[in-house]
Amino acid sequence: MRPAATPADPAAAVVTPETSPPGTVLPDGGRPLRADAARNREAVLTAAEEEFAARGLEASISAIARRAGIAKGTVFRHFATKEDLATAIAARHARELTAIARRLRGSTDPEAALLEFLTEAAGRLQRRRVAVLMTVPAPGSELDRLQREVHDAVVPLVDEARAAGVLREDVTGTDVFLLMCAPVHTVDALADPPPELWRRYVGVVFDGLRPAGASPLAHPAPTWR
Amino acid sequence: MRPAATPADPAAAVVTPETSPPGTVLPDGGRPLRADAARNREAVLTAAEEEFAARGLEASISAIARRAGIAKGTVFRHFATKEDLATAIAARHARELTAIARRLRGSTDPEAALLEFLTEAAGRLQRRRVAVLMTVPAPGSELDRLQREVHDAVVPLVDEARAAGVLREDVTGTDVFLLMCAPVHTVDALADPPPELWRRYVGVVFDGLRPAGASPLAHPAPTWR
DNA sequence: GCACAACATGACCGAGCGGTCAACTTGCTA
DNA sequence: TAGCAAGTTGACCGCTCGGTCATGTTGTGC
Repeated sequence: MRPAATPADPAAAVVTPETSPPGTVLPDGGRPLRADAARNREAVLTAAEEEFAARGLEASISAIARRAGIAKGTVFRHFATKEDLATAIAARHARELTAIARRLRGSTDPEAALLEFLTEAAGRLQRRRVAVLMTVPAPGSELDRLQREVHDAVVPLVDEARAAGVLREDVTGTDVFLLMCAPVHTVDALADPPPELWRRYVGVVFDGLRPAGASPLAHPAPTWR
Repeated sequence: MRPAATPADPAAAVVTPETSPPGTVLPDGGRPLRADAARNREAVLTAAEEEFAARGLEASISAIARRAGIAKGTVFRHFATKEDLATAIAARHARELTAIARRLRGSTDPEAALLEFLTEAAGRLQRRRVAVLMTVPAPGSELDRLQREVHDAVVPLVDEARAAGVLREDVTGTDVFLLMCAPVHTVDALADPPPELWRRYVGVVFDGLRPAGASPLAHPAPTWR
């Protein structure tokens, strides 16, 4: 029989993260990974990102393993379930968006800042096609928390733009958060879209958020979760 | 052995459509269906629409059959493959959109007409969640033709609105066709969206299409297929 | 350089899928 | 109302999937 604490279940391992050297890969607060394991873990994440991008959530673990050049079992050693793997990728994406939003906060040009955020978000979404992975997560889950983090980082950006008079009065941070993915989805209906076409629809959506020519909206703003 | 011409392969059946009484169900130009078969066919379509709406393209034929109250084999009698079934539903949707666009053409109020089209399209999309089924079809396929039909019906609507000065100069029919689904996708990121929230984003997108406050778009307009 | 925990491997499992078909039932026509 | 083509059925097939695990391999601390 195997030891009770398998690495795929990090919660079961007793860990002292402070003792590990800085810069070491610590998967979710676990002990540092062995060198080969760290390499493989990264290979799985990269392969999965590509495979999910190409085939959506139906991408198979076998195909991901093949692309990463390792055996299927190894994938499951690092990510207990397929869902865990998808979550890890979506989480990485969410963390990036949060960082971008926080960096742009307090800009002297709130209009440019908001536009840059929308552009960065759509661009990443386009490149990684991670949209499918951003579906509504289980309440209280890690991804749920990370999505809220993105949302909460967007709100001040929107507030600043509105205060500066470059954004319509009736639009909220939640609106912008939701509209973030629209330009990429828009392009998806095309068989072979020009790789930068999404920028066009970022423009259209952004113009729809401007005060000039804004007509009253038919429905009150939603609240986040 | 079975007779060579199975109903699931209508092309193999010799047919004289003119001889059948009007109003009879004629699946793709075949002979009229028996009463029970016509009932079942409709039940399959309804069940599939609901099941695809709930679970997307991964909805299983078994589940659809169960929901329709018939055996799995019967589903395959009416639709040779799962893809055929999905196509039939998407085709129904496309035909409706084409009809709406054609009806609204030549309106005395092109602005209201365009808004009504966008609202109708988004509303249907929201109710039937048929968006997943509208993915890029095989070139030359029936669905490809029907999508082009919708597209071509939208173009004059957009041209009229532009000519009336209620639409920005740099927006094309293809743009509007692509943006049609955006409001529904926008709402999808919410766990439990208010059922009419999509109307809010129809408003935002439509305002983005107005001439007032329009800024130059970053990318040239796409062409359709 | 040894010893052992950590890690990698791939054959294997049960479940569920899309799709088939021989046997049975039923609506329609003459 | 008899006869039969049209329609229905559900057991069955081959296949792929996510996930497991006994066995073999390897990086690492001493």
